[in-house]
Amino acid sequence: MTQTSRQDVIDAAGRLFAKRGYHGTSMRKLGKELGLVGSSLYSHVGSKEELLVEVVRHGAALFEGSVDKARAGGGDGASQLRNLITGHLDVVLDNRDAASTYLNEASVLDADHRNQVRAERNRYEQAFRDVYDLGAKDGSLPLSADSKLAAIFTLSVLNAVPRWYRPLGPLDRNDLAEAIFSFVTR
Amino acid sequence: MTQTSRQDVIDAAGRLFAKRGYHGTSMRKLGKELGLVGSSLYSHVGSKEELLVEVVRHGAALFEGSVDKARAGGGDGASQLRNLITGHLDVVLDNRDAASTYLNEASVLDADHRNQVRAERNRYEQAFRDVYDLGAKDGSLPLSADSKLAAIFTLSVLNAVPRWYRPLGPLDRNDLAEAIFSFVTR
DNA sequence: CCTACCGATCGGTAGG
DNA sequence: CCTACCGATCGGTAGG
Repeated sequence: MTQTSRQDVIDAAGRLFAKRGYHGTSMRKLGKELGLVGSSLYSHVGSKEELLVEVVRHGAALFEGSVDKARAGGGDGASQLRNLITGHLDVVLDNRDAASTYLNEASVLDADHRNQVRAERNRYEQAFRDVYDLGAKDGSLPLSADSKLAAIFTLSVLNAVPRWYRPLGPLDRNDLAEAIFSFVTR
Repeated sequence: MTQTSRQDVIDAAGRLFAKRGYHGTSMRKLGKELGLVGSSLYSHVGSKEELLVEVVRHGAALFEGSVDKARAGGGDGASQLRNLITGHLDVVLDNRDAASTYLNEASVLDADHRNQVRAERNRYEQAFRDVYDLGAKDGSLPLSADSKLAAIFTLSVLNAVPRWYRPLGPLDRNDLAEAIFSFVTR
């Protein structure tokens, strides 16, 4: 790499925030990750906090894009749920750092950005809930006692994936999606 | 409180580690939480790291106690799974701070303690897996395609509970246990 | 349990 | 993008 871009800095920040946490990452360590001295980062970014905002924003956008695509695809409740699940797995496995930072480090943000994340998560959860309701109505999914709980439990399973799943090994991404789908609908 | 005990310090550390994370908690803030100056904590504890070790050890012991009790209770697979679930919820809801620190901050530990936690978690997961296998054999649970995945997914749901569940509100602890049991076995 | 302090490290700025 | 630096804060110690 000949030059370092603002995006390079944000990506590296995502890597370290995901691995060590926001408070466990210093600007000097982040600089070292890029072959720079810490203070050089301030020509690309105004503050450490701004980096967290950018990484979290990126994570949020990825999840939002995924849910929009899944809902736009149409189909019955079961197939939309399947799309939500595979879309979520794609986000979480192709963008592990931004996704993990979004999921784990948002609590460090100031109240304003934290509330934005909370709202975004609620919309995301609502999409799962809507799809469970749709599937119950159209008969493609078993009726669950409470679609809100079904949504929370499904997201609990999905969000934990980066904590244990490693793409090598016997279980590939499609197997995993299928296993989750059948676990949450069976 | 007239005097501060070592246990008081560990408890307060659990509270702050759970809320702000290990790296987000300074010894001075921890002192303030107890009405002390930061340096006074060193008459109760050798280092900040030692506090994390103690909190995590406590969390691990609680989960271990819970699983031992559930397995000792006997019964068929379904009833042992029910006991594992209610036991886990009891730990996580009655000891939120130690449980959350155990679940979220163990990555900060040195390699040795981190490996201990990993081993303990594997044993814990294995207990869930064994119970799923037992239930499949004795007919009390539907056979799942893969008991290891069933264990991971169930623990994903359980471990996420402190992130969203608030004991006030319409859903009490028994409702929650029942909802989770039926979600993971239905 | 506090005061007084240590060296190290933190986020960030000035100036080039 | 680096050097040189700022005040603040960090984990921790000595001594009482």
